[in-house]
Amino acid sequence: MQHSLKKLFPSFSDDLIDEIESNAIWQSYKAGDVIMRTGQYINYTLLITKGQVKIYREGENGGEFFMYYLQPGQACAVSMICATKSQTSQIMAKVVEDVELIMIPLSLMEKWMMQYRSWYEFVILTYRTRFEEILEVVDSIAFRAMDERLEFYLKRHAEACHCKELKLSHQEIAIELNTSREVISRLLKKMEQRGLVRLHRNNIELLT
Amino acid sequence: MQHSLKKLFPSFSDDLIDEIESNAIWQSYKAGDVIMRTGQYINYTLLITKGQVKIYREGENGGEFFMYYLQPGQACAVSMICATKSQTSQIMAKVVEDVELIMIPLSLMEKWMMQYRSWYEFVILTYRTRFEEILEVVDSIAFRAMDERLEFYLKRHAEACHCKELKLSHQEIAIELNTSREVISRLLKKMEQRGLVRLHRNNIELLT
DNA sequence: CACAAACAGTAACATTTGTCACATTGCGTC
DNA sequence: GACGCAATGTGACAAATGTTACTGTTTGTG
Repeated sequence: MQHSLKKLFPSFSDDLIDEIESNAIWQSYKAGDVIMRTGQYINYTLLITKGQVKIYREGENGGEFFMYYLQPGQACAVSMICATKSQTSQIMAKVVEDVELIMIPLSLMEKWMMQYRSWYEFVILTYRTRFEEILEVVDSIAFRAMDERLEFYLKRHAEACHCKELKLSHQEIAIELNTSREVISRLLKKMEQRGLVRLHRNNIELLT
Repeated sequence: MQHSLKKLFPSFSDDLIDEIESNAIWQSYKAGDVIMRTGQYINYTLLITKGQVKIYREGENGGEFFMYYLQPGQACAVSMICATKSQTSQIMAKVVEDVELIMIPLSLMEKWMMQYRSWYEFVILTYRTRFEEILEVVDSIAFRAMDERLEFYLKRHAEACHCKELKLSHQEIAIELNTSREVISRLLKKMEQRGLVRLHRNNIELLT
């Protein structure tokens, strides 16, 4: 297992990896599971080792606004921030593809910050990456109209699955962009006419 | 000066305050100055000791989307994150009210993280607070229409200046919400009719 | 096969927001 | 007071987005 950890987290020093090995709690989840809910108390930092997780911001009226993907080799920044003071989560994390992850208890998280430079740097890098990602999300909703937001959304999904065939229904996309299915259908149709995509049932093929 | 630092940053331990005293660089800025620009390299973490700073996200076409206020006793989370790796800023910081601040060089920032628990906790708290604040901003643009966003905006400004008289022109508000002046005028008029505000020239009086 | 359920297309219309044009008001300066 | 300028008001219209209602299509299931 150490081998795969070293592969997933190449920046970690060997002694840190040993420590993770001997202390961490492994957990697995199935596609569709909700790992973290808005308002839930967080006592662990999560490191993803396998699968895909999507992070959402929940609206008062049941909206589920998509923010970013969590991938193997990454940590949940929100879990880090919350775990530091054992506070509640402001986001919702849903499993898209069966997940395996490591749970690091709050006490170790703090200890390692002082003890392992590679852990410290990993934590800071995680903060930075997520901060930037959220700023990009802000850009997309603050400055751009729905057509561009849709393109941005599709692009990010293609990056996450490393493929050009997105298995998404118009309805799903609509929910994650907080709009209605009809709007998405309309815009996708236009994209098809512009030659950017080809539309199939439950499947959007990117041509760019 | 130590006395005022202790007041502004009550969580800091005495030895940390001594260290700040002896190492930090003091700097002051005038209203209207831009402290930090998008794309600029950051080598210092900033602690505000006096005045008010507004943080914006800049759009490609010159938009200046308002995100949050930075107040005395607070640190710029973005400067922390960037300073850690001496990377570029993704935000713009503009002085609203003459500012005095302390600049902490990158090297000290890291050293203190290991050395002073109260610094470590302050940094983590800063991350957390800003993360939450940005998430609220995402909420407001993702889930809410312009009328509610305007109310949210006015509320935050009133909190920042601790008063009910906002010295803002409709044009300024429009820029910071990335919309047009006419829209803001229209919505403010409606708010006035609903008895939420009273409108004067360059001055919006909150009645709630 | 029959049926239900999810998915997708589309037209018509309502609402919100953005844009343009121009009028009006308040305020400082000469 | 006359003038100039920035701030604001407002109506008309355009464009984007949201809503409603209905159609047809695909898929899975009994």
